[in-house]
Amino acid sequence: MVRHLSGGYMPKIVDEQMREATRQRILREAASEFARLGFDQANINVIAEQAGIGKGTIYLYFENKRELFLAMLRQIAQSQLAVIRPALATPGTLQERLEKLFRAFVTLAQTDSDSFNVYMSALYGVNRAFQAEATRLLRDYLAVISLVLEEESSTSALQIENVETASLMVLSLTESYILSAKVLGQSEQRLIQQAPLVARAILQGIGTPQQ
Amino acid sequence: MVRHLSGGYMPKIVDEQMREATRQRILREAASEFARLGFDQANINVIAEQAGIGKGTIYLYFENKRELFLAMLRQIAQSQLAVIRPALATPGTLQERLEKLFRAFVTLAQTDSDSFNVYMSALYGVNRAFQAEATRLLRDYLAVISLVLEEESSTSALQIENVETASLMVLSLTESYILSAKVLGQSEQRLIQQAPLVARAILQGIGTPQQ
Amino acid sequence: MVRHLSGGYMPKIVDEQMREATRQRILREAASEFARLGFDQANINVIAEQAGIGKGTIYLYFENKRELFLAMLRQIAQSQLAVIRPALATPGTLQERLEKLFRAFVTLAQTDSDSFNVYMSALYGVNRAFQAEATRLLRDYLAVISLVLEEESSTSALQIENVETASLMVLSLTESYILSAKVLGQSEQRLIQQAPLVARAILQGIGTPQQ
Amino acid sequence: MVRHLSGGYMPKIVDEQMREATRQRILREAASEFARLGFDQANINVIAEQAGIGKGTIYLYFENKRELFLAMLRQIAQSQLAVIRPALATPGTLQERLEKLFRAFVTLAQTDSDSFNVYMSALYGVNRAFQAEATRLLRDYLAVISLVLEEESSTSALQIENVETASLMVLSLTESYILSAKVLGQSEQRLIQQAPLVARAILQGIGTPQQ
DNA sequence: GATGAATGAGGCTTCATTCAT
DNA sequence: GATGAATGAAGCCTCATTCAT
Repeated sequence: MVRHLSGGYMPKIVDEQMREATRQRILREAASEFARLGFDQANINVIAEQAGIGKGTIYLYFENKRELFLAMLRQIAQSQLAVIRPALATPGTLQERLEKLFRAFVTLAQTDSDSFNVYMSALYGVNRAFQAEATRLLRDYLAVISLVLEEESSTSALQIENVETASLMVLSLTESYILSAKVLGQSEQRLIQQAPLVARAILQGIGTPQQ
Repeated sequence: MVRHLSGGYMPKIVDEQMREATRQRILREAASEFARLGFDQANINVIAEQAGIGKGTIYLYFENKRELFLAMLRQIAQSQLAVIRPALATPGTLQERLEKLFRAFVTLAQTDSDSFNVYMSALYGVNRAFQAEATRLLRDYLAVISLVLEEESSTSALQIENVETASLMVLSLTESYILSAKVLGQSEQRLIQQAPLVARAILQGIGTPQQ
Repeated sequence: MVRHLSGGYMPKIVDEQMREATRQRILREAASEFARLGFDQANINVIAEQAGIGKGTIYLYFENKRELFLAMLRQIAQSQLAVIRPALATPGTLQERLEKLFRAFVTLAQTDSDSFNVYMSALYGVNRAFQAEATRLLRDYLAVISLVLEEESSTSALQIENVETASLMVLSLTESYILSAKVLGQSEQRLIQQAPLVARAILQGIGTPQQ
Repeated sequence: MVRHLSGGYMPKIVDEQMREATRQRILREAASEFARLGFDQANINVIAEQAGIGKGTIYLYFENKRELFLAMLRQIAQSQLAVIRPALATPGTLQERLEKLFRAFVTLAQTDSDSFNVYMSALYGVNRAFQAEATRLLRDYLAVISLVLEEESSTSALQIENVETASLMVLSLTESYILSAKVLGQSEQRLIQQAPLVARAILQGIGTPQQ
């Protein structure tokens, strides 16, 4: 038996890394299952198997199925925001930034399709059990967009009457357009090409009436 | 199935009416339950009770829970289309018609909130078991809108590059805007007031760049 | 298909009888299982099987395992009281009546051994979840005995200082003596023979000190 | 197992003491948990925590939950006997000794309430898994009492027909009276006051009829 | 020896569905 | 046709036990 000089404390960091890795694996598989079947049909057992751990182990990482779902939801929001923020923070005209936002979402919907679906489902699905949390996350998204619009509104000629409403329009059109297109089976490539079109629609939509 | 027009047993027509009435009652209560709890959490037993019939009776009208859900979905689509079509068919400018469409959806979301929620959930929810059917219904909606846009495109000055894309934009912005507003707790009144704004956004978005 | 003249109401009585019979069968098998293994180790599944019904059927009769246990407990108390009351109501000296009480308990412990064990266990076991209910039942027993002692105390020469204490002594000695004897494997016959001895012990114990 | 009396590694005796101390700590906490929740609901993990050791460590001291329970039971019996023996060995009349026995049990039930409850539960509870061991312990108690009664029977005027029966009566009345009183919420003080009454009841009960 | 993360058997309960009446 | 009692598959979760460190 090997004894490390630093006693029982040394493996702490390794353990912590292991633990975090397992946690991430669970969250990833959970997203996959929840995206495939929805909260109720998703099977904890299957998630555990997919994650390569025992059934009971999940409960060492998450209190119960519901908490696992919420944790997954928060993580999705976090990682999506991590993509959205830089997209909007890019220098350039608002049109360009909205295009970039749109493309960022398209990419998210493509590369992390499970997450995208789960998030949309939590937000627009009927399972009220998660609507409170989903709404909270929605507000986070809106806050990021609002920030850009306010900045734009104060520095450029664009007049935005109601930033909150405008932000909601930006987000809802962007997301729902992508979602609908996905449902209809449109390719990512085609979606990307529509970025300028959609961005312009949004831009013109949120501005003050010209006449 | 043979129908004796002058059968001496019982007036078939009354039976048929009764049967249809019961079917409708089941569908209505199903929408209420499914909207409240989602497909999985909804309870067949409760639906039967609400509809004032026995638990087993539902199975005389629908093969199983899934088929009941799908039938309900189709009926919702049908009754929503019955509201959308006239809204779009109204004479007037496209802007006016889109405003009307938007208001029609707001009203639907308000007066038949259950149906609206269930439909949105089926469309954007993750339960892939119903996505095929939801997609089919989505195409029906788009077809109605496309018809108007094509007609407009040929008779007015408005140039629409891609009717399918434009239709999708019309529908997705309209619906998702309402849905997001609902999630954020905005009142119906406020939504109605935003009709011109949203309609203009859509209109400008789908048209060819003016300059 | 047979149609009864009195419509759907006729089978009511038969159904009610059937239902009650099933309920009793469940309670009997529950007593057997609970007596054999205790509340926690007892298996609802096994009880259902023993009762010749499906696993889920138990839940049509009892809300959950705990309620089944409590219902069983109450029924045991009821049927034990039905034996105890006449034993104590018998005319004769108090000594004779206490002997009869003792013999009645011996018989109960013999013929309905499961019930006797379960009741004792609920009363003296550590499972606090049922102690409140068990205590309530204990009070019922004591009330029956107290009645006799009070009557005796007023009509005979026997002076009983504290009826409640005396009743508790009557019950606890009777029951615990039988229980201990059972644990030690003594025969019913031998126990019955000890009736006069135990009765006398009780009688002399509860009377006022002679000197 | 070889013990090096002069081993240079570590003072074995200290180790042995540590080990025994830990064992005792586990047994004490086990009694607390088992008394609080019963065998099945008691949680090994909680016992370990309370004892200030790791979950797995318990298994270095006891083979499994069942063996831990039995070891605890034996220890309780041992320490109770250590109280009972001197109470009965006290010089004085049998009445006085029985009073002392009663008071000793009352004190046990008060100061070591957990142990008392667990022991009673094992004895009178339904979990047959432990009845064999509980019975063995019961016999130990009876042996101690029998010894006194036999001695008394041969040296004094008291005639005891059947020592075994009498012993059982002594023990069962003493214990069950206390237990019932506890269930009914009577105070320790009141119980102590009843010592002479109970002792006399026992004494008169086990002796041959005087007249 | 001590630890606690990991395991998976086991059990209560729900509820869609069946079917005798 | 209508009913609802009965069914049993299915799934979340707990917790005693193991074992690598």
